[in-house]
Amino acid sequence: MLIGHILSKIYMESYWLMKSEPHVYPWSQLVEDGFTHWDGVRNYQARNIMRDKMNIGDLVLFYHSNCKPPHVAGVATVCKEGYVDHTALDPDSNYFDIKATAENPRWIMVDIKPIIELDRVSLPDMRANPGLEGMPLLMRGQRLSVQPVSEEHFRIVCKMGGQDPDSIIPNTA
DNA sequence: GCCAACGTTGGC
DNA sequence: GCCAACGTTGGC
Repeated sequence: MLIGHILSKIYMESYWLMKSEPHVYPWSQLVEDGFTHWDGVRNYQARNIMRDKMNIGDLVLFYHSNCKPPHVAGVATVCKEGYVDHTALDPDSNYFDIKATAENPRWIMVDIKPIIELDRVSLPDMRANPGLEGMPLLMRGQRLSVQPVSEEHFRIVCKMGGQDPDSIIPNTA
């Protein structure tokens, strides 16, 4: 019983939401690529989540921001844990950071890969769903590009997107 | 395109 | 370490 409890903690998934502007990197591109480096995050809170909290197997709501309407487009999973975002060191990159050095690279990224596409779950629909009350995405002034999602909210969004969460969340029983 | 909210920068 | 100025995000 105790062992089972411990194992269930170790293998417990966490849930996240990651924002991407579709004209920069859409869900369809992730599907085409098979996986991607989540580079270019230049916010410390978001970086700290990727560096300290994200584990392989965590599930990610892939969110399209800055489009009409903004929406969750699919579910991805973390397939490589935090490592140096080399674009910060590349003067030719849009994401170059003059303060980043090889010794102190400053910025971190993870890799994600697509799991399943959702029927678009729009921001207005999410706002209208009482089950999603308290979801960080829906809070006033929330701009974090990598943010936590509760399992309950994750399940609701999957259902809104036409998918059974139990077929997405690995069975850890 | 507007602008509220938020993060960062840098002078003091 | 305060805080004003500035830049960015991202919904609307």
